[in-house]
Amino acid sequence: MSSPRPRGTKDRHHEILDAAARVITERGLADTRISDVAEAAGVSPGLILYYFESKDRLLSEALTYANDQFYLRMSREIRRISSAREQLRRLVDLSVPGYLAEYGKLDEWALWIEVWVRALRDPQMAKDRELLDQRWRQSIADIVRAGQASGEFAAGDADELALRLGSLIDGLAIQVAMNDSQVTPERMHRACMEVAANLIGFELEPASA
Amino acid sequence: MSSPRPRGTKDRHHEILDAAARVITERGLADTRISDVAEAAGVSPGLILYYFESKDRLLSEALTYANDQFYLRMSREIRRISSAREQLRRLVDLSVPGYLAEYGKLDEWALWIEVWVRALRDPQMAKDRELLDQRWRQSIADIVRAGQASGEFAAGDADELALRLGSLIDGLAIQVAMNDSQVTPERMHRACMEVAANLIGFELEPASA
DNA sequence: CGCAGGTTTGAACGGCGGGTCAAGCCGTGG
DNA sequence: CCACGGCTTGACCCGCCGTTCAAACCTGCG
Repeated sequence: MSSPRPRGTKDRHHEILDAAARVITERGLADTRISDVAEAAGVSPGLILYYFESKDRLLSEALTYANDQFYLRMSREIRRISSAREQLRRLVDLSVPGYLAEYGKLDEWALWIEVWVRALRDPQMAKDRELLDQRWRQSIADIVRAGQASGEFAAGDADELALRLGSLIDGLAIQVAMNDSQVTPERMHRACMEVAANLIGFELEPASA
Repeated sequence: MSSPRPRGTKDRHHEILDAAARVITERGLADTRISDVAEAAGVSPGLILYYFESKDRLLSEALTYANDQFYLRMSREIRRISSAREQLRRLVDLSVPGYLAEYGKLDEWALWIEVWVRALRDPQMAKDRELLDQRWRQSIADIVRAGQASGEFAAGDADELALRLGSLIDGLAIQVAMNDSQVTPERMHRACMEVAANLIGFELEPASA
């Protein structure tokens, strides 16, 4: 169709990044080979190196790309909920690995852990991770502020509350993602909501028993 | 001296595991080669494979070994403190990366993250991780129970409190270990202690202002 | 002394996989 | 219809470890 701009290029980038994210999720960063990504994307190995200057760069980009996608999806979902308490509940729903049947089990969190490992030594990844995390805390803080404005939540330092709640979610999610027999998705969900209600200052149930 | 038993063998095992843990901490699991470990241990590469059947086995053992060491050190330290509240404070001190100058910065937490990555795919490591984590939660729960018995803390489900507090520590520690500019060791420490006081039910300061 | 067994060495092997490249494959514009 | 240039292929090269192994090295004992 229209041709002046390099049409396929942008698509290829995304296709490859998507494929890479999928492969990393199921095989792990360490066991991901270029040929795996190529196969998953349905192209030849050589093409991968045509679009990305090195395997390292590809994997780094894929990691931040995938986390970005997740964030955007969550963001979109939450924005259409009006009650701050329900927004918070939905955020927790989406954060508990395997809590919602419609989403994959490991997926997001497995990638996060790979990001952490990499960020320990790769300065660029460290920077990206900090930004990603900041945005995640920010979106919690926004919910808190909205709730405080509407009177659903008690007053308090929204940023500090976001840090605490977000960290609790991180810590619990790790264990759930690892299939810890003591830490089930349900238990995690309950813990998050109760601590949130306690820290932020709201009632768990609107009015029902 | 005495000779019937294989004398040097046990030492060599530990020497190599120590060396491996050190190398993993500074280079990362992915970039750790057998020759690195050999060099760090002051022996030849061949000897490593004489004591461990494969690189994989060596690294797995090194990871759990190192975490074990950390746990034991902390355990010992805490046992000699009498007040439950002070025990808890000490536990938090030791858990905040870089909070105490005398201990290394990354060290423990960097290894934890490597454990997590591995546990996602290696069933044996998954099992070991669960045990390690259970023990960690247990030691928090023990402190809580002690405090409840002595009247320092309010009543409550010690195991559930331990899970929540432990997870919060995990989640915060990750960010501190990554040098997140927003999450300083001091901020993490404060957050842990305040949430602990709130959840568990005790006063932060004994009596002073 | 010299043998025996466990220990230690380091050179050599082999496979794996990232990266390169020369050659084909198109679609487009002349 | 041809020539150009971006896209795509897959075979190939090459360095890097994990692993193996034969030989050397101790140390204690007969």
